[in-house]
Amino acid sequence: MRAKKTSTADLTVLERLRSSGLRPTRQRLALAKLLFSQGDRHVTAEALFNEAKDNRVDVSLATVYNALHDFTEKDLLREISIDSSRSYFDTNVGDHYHFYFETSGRLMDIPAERIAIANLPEAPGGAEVARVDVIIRIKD
Amino acid sequence: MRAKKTSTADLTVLERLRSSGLRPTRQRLALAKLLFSQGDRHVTAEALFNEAKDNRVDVSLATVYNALHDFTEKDLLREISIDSSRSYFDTNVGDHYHFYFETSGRLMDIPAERIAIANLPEAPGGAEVARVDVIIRIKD
DNA sequence: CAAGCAGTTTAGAATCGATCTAATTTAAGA
DNA sequence: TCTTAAATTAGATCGATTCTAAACTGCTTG
Repeated sequence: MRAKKTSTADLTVLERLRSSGLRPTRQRLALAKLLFSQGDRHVTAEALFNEAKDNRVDVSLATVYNALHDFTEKDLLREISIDSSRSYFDTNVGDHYHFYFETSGRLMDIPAERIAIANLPEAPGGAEVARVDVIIRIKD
Repeated sequence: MRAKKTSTADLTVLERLRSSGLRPTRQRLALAKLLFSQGDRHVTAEALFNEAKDNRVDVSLATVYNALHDFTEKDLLREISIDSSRSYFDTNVGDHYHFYFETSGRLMDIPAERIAIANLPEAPGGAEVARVDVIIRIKD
């Protein structure tokens, strides 16, 4: 294979992987680049797999699942479950909520500041809150 | 088969089905009775199927799925998606939210009054809000 | 109250997203 | 360069759900 110059975008992504303790393999680098070089995104595993194919990134479906889970574990992604057959990975890992458009299946971020949640009951038994998910489902 | 007296509970359930426009078949009546005669419940299809078996209610798994979906469509149940492999049906169809206990997989209702959601942003394009789901995930 | 029929149930096959397996390849340190 | 643990892969498998097409049953009508 021909050597390829490392671009700036590659570097950023490479640093992100390294500082998360993930070995920057060819596949992870390529997938991370697709995920993190176009602003906030919501992708399914299947969609990312197809996007990779379209971009001549040769990865197996298993690797896409592995990478998505590895990234999620390292807080590079956040997983959003919409229904039993639809799971998205969100590149925005900050505090925020979602609109879900039922007919198009599209997801849209709602900044945390736009929703005020008050009186949040304490977890029974004083257990720790892992996360608060808010999904506003839109009939469209 | 021996004729059986129709109990009060059966009657209530029968009325519920009828007024929803669902034909009160033997299977639907039995499942509805299991679902609606013991307070608020959160069940999976599989769990209800097993519960039916334990109670000598002879129904197929397909029928359990059909009934759960029919009931959900008629607003007798509400479906809660926890993750891609876990979906619950909630007999409480009023306005409320949920605690989800990650290790036990248990779901607990939070009355709507216990959470104040302010500044709820309007749906883009003025579309109608179908529902607001709030799931507080507990690390336990 | 018999007949007809649309709606319902059923077993088992099929589907679908996701995960696993075991063999192969690769990144990275010695 | 060598070694090794980590990562990738194709394809098998899994588990939840849906589908299929045949049998059955509540309900209305004649």
